[in-house]
Amino acid sequence: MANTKKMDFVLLGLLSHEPMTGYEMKKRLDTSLRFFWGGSYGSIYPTLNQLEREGKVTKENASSNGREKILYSITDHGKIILKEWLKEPAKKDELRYETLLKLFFGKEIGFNGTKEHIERFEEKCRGELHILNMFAENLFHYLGDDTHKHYYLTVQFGIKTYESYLEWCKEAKILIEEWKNK
Amino acid sequence: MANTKKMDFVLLGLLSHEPMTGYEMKKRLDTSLRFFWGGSYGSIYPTLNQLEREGKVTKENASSNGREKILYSITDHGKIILKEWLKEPAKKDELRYETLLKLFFGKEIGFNGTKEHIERFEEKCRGELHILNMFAENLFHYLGDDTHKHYYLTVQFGIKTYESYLEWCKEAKILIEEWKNK
DNA sequence: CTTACCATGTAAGGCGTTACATGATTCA
DNA sequence: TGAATCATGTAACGCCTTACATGGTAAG
Repeated sequence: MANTKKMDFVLLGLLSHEPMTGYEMKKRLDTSLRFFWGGSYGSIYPTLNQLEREGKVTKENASSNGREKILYSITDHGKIILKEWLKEPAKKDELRYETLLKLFFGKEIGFNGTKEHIERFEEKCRGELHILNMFAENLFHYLGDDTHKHYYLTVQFGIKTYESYLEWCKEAKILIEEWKNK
Repeated sequence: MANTKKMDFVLLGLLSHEPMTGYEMKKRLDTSLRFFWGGSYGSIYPTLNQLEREGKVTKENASSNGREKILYSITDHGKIILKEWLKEPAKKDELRYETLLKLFFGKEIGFNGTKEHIERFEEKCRGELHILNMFAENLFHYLGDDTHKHYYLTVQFGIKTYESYLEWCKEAKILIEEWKNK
C-alpha cells in the first residue's frame, strides 16, 4: 500500500522554517496552513516520534520550570528528504465540498433549500476572506524574506479563490430566483 | 466515533436521479462529481449492501445473457433519509492541495522549483476547465429539468474556480519573476 | 479561583484506497 | 485475438480523527 501520508513532509517543512514544539506545529496547521491543509495531535505526535527514529529530526528538552516542552529541529538528512519530496510534482490536489454535494442533489429539497446552503456558504467565505486579507496585510511587511514570500503566494491563492466563490454565490442566487419565478 | 461517512448519501443521491448499477455510480463519481467528490469500488459496493440491509435501496437482478448486473433503486425510506441529510447545513468543505503545500515550503527548492509547480498546476487547471466548459455547454440544452439545473450550478462553481486559479497562476509567475530579478 | 492556554501523548475505531480476483461482451 | 469496457466484489492495511488522560502556568 503506497505512501499516501504527507504529515511527515508537513512537519519537516515547518521545521525547515524554524525549530518548534508539536503544539506550535498544530497551531501553524490551524492558522497559516488552514486553508489548504490540516492535522490533529493524534497524527502529529506519533509522526514526530517516527521522524526522530528515522533521524530526520532531533528532540531537545526545553522544559522550563515544571512545564514539559520538546523543541524539534530538522536534521541535514531530514532536509534532504524534504527537498526530494518538494521537487517531485504534486500528486493530489483535492477539493471535497459537502456544500456542492448538497447542491448537486438539491432537487430533493427544492430551490429554497439550495439557496439556504448557498447563503451559509457565502457567510463562511466572507469570514475566511476576511482572515486571509488580514494575513496578507501583515505579510506585506515581511516580504523581504523568502519564507514569507512563499507564504504570501498561498495567501493570494486563497484570496483569489474566496473572491471567486463569492462571485459565484451572487450569480447562483440570481439564477435560482429566475428559476423559481418560472 | 461520529458518522463522518458520506458515501451512503452520495449513493442515495445518485439513485434519487434514477436507478442504476454500482458501476454506473462509479462513473458518475468520475465525471459529474469528480470536481468535488470521489470514491472507489471498495467503498461503493459494501455501502450499497449496507443500504439494502437498512431498507434504503432495493436490488433488482438485471443481468442480461451471462453478464451480471444489479440495478439499484432508492426506497421511500431512503428518500426520507436523503432529504433529512440534504436539509442539514453542510459540515465540512475541505480543500487539500499538495501543490500549495509544496509552494508554502518552497524556499527549500527556490523560485525556479516553485515556478515549475505553478506551471504544472496551470496545465492541469486548463484541462479541467476545458472539461467543465464542455459539461456546461451540454447541460445548457437540458436546463428545463431541475436535476440538471442543480448540476449546472456546481459546474458553474467549478468554472469560476478554475478561472480564478488560472488568474492566480499568471500573477504568481509575475511576482516570482520580480523576486528572482532582485 | 477559575478559565484559557501551553504542552504531550495514547487508544479505539471508522473510513477509504489499493490491489487482487473473476468473468462476460464489444469492437477493431 | 486482443484490448477496452462492463460488472461485481473482498482483503489488507494505512491513515486520521475523536475522545480520553494528564498536568503546569498566566491572567483576570
